[in-house]
Amino acid sequence: MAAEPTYLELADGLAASLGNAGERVVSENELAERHGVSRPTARAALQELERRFLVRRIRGAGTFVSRRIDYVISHDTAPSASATLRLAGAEPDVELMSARTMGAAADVALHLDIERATPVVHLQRRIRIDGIVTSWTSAYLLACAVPGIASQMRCHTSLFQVLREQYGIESQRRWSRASLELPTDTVIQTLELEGRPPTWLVEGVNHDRADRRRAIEFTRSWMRADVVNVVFEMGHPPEVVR
Amino acid sequence: MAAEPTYLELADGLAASLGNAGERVVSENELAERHGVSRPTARAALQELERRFLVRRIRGAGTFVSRRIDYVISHDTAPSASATLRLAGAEPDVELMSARTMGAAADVALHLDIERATPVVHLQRRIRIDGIVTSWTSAYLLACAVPGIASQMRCHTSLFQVLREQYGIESQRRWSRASLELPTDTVIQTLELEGRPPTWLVEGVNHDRADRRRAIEFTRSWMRADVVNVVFEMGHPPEVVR
DNA sequence: CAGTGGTCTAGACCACGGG
DNA sequence: CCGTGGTCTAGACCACTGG
Repeated sequence: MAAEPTYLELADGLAASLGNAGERVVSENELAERHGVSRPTARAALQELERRFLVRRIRGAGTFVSRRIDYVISHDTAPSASATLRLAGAEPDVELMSARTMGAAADVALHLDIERATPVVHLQRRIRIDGIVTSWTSAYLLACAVPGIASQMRCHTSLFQVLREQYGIESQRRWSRASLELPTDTVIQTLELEGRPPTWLVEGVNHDRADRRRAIEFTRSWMRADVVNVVFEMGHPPEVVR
Repeated sequence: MAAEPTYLELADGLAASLGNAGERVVSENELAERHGVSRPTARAALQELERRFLVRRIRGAGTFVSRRIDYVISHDTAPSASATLRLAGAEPDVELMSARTMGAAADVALHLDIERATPVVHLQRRIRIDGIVTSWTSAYLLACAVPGIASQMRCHTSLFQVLREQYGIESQRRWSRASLELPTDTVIQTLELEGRPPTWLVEGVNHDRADRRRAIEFTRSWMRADVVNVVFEMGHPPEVVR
């Protein structure tokens, strides 16, 4: 016999009977009572489900089925966070945190292949999904290529769309990198994280489809791993069966 | 005041004073005694470090500082697990689990762009790092391109190397995909996982550099997220400062 | 064998959310 | 206000590792 621990038995049982996203899951007390175990054991089962990204727990409210969103990064998908999230069926809520022009720092200059201190526009945005802060993005754009973009961003949400419609720039991925990292204190504050859970770090450089030699934009995003599953795809996928 | 929970204070304190990989960390009892807290609280602190992939805990032995290996997937890195791991400073220990010829199933046929039931060689391998089963890979190779490879693999460890040295095939990534998924029961058994922790799923199709039209190999790997950090890179990285 | 981490109990108080 | 999950205590037994 496997003789699995009680809390894992409970977790597996619950996992198999989870409802649709957003639905409520039994409380710790109810689970404990129903199965004749102590509250810590029932609690361990629910925490196990949270570690598996299957539920979200909110103090004072309860435990709820969560949906984890596939955030697909590939050559074929547009370099637009809101579009990528919408593609996965989510309703992203974009908040512009700051927009200002500054001289490029060393890392930004390196990625954009420009001299240090070249003017760049720094946009900071946060995206909420179902009220949860899901991503925090710093975008650095070549200032000379996007004059007045700061004011544009104040009345639009999608940077990708503004670039296309206001500046005629068809943004396209030149380079991109994703990994699961330990968040810094700033990230923890901005994403309103508890503890210090491994978090996606996604960086990328984009250029205009019409002028591939010049990099236009460098972005650095942190994304909650419990809300989003980053799926990274490289090269051309096999033909899907039709 | 932040009024952080005791166990997080303890975790942060320990995290800041961790030694080199492999070194021992204080035991639960010692931590509890030293800080005048209960064992469950001390335990929670150590478990928090485990969730951050900073330590590994072994029943009966203790808690040890772990190093997490960057597994870099990019166009520039060779499609070889052992080479990728060695590049990161690890010493992979490859075990050939099975090698047999079979007819291609639907998914394999799709990825290799061949008819179903076309003969393919199925290689199953496991890689251990520091004694821990880190990855489990199923590789499907076009049988006609690699005659007798099963016996070759019994005396060599690197498939990439065998393809190059025995068959003159310079394996190169055509398509690749990585994400963090919930492991199936089979994966849990094979990787000797406890619980059902999110695990890397990496799939890829490779071809010969000399004949890019024909796919040679389809691989599907599961890798422990606590041992390996998959870093996925697409396109050409910016020039490194020299 | 002693010490480790893994599991479990039966309580307690708290901060928070919603009715 | 009550119920929720978050934290914490003080015990207990077990399986396992190592000397």
